[in-house]
Amino acid sequence: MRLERGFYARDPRVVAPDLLNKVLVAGECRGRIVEVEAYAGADDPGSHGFRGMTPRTEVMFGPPGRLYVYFTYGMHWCANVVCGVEGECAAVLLRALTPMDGLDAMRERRPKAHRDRDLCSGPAKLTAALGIDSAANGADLVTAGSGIEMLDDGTAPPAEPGRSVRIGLSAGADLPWRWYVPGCSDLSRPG
DNA sequence: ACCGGGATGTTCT
DNA sequence: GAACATCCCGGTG
Repeated sequence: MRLERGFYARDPRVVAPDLLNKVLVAGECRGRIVEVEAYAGADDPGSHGFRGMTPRTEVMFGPPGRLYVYFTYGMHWCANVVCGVEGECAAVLLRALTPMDGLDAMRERRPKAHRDRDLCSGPAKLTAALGIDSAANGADLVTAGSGIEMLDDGTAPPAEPGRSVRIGLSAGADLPWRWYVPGCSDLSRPG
């Protein structure tokens, strides 16, 4: 079943581990979430919203359950799920998926991925594989009008998720706000 | 396996 | 003008 608004309306550091093993759907493609990071606005120098709202980060401050998609390094898109309550800046970055359905479409969009485990094993890889870009910024996962949604297929999050510092940051690099499915072979780096 | 560098352009100082 | 929540390729061991 599709996740409801209330699922997202919590602290991103609570939502993040709870998102592990949920299913992201975008069009014909599906993937199981195996790696995430939390970004908590005012408390978090690593967050895009740390210095207040800008045109880019407006969606992060809005209602929970929407997608915040941003462009980085001149060529990549990354997707977050907005959390907390409206007016707060909080989100969870989706960092890796295990491909489930639509693998042919993913392989077409990621011709450089040699193995299926490389299709979605990174934040910009998974957006490319699923065809997520600026058109999906602000998409509501709860009403799913854009064709993007989040499902609970009955698979519980890991009882003891792996945890580490976040990847690729300079500010806020010491905060242990990355969670992953231990032992999973589809992570952005070995757990 | 590990490491170094290039691609590419938006955002904010 | 610098930084950037990245990825890929080619070098070396």
